Amino acid sequence: MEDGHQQAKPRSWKQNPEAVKADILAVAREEFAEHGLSGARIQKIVERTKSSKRMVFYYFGDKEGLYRAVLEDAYRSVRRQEGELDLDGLPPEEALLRLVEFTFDHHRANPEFIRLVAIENIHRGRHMADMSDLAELNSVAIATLSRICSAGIAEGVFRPDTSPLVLHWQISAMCFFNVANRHTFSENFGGDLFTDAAQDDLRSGIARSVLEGVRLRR
Amino acid sequence: MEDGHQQAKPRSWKQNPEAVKADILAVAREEFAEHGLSGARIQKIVERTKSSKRMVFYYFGDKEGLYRAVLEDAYRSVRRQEGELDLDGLPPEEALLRLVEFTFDHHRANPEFIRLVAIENIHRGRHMADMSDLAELNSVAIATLSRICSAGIAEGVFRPDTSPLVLHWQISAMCFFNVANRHTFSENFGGDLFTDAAQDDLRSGIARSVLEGVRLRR
DNA sequence: ACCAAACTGAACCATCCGGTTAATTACGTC
DNA sequence: GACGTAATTAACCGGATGGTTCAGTTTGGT
Repeated sequence: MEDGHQQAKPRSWKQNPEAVKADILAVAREEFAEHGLSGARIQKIVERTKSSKRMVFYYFGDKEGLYRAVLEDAYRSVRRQEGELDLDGLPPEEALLRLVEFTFDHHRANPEFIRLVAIENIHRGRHMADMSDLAELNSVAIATLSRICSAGIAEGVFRPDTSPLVLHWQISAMCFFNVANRHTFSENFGGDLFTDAAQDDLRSGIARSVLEGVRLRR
Repeated sequence: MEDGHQQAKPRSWKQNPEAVKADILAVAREEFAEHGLSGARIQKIVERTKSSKRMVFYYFGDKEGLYRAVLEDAYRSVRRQEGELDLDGLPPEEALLRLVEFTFDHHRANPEFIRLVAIENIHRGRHMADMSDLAELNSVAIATLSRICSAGIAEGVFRPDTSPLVLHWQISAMCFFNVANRHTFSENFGGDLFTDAAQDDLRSGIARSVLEGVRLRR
């Protein structure tokens, strides 16, 4: 016990900035999704990381920088998933049905992302201002719907004033609410709507409402 | 500068527990709605109050107690507003239309409440567990819709499997989303949908979708 | 061999925050 | 008007938190 000398801990490592950043980002995403911007603790994040607190500030500047990176990353990866959906060639009604089903399932499968978006809305979208390249990713979603609408209108099955943006809004609204508000809704009205069976019904219900809302009746 | 003696500051005041509580609650509601549970600062709340920090803990125990009181109070006052809507005697389709319009306008007019609910969902509804008497207030909302549904089904204008709870879910979803997610939605797709004119269209669109979703076609 | 960039680890700090202590004032009641 | 309790105030505290700095070591490319 005489030696205060710190032994030559090898502490060897590989240089891999991207992996370190990705590691931090992944853990931070969970923490922010769980506790929000102010509720998240940087300490808690680094504890679950192979990295250190020092590196967080080294790469992301400050807490908000990390949060912004998390948000941007989440948006990007989610939009990439969405982009993989291919509805071309389907009849418009069928395409719309599929889109609703996909969105519904997708949101259900990604509650973490939903929470991040909800949190960002609490912050009034303040941190999304400079995420420039999201615009193109978003336009893809609308473009798909635009094609569906045009086809539907041309075929005379959709109302001529059908708006892709409004359609997207309606679909998003219900699919988002289903995940984001399930807790208060359950607390208020019971959990009956959140069993697997009921969720299937809910999904068809959304599809029907959205579809019947734009259907042209002769 | 020789005297450390504190002069006899009169510091006179009136005893008025209810007013003090109400004062704190009102300010706290704004602060929590703005910054969330963890983001809210008790100090900031007290600064805008005629009261002191000590009183917050005196009356509400701790920060979470205050938050819970705020949430409960907000729910109660909002449900009271909703309860004033009277739709009895209207034909079912008309009643449903009115309910959608009312809910849409109501949510738009109460963004602070919407934010509180969104925040509580981030906390997974943890703080609503013991708000016992909300159940009855909620059941009122469903009861109204139940009557509308029964009438609609009886008259043969609604599908026989129409569920009041699902209807409420759909209406809530879109009206809630419209306020809660307007920031990220605007950031992603522009603010076109949030002008007064577009909001009117959106509102009719919701009404149409909801209505056509339950309408029985012969 | 050399150098910039990546990385480590621990100490440090100012600030802030929720919560508490202790004393003072108001007020109903007997 | 004395007394006890509830209401209210000012000052204070321990701990945690975001963020910084020091003092390096290791890696990998040239």
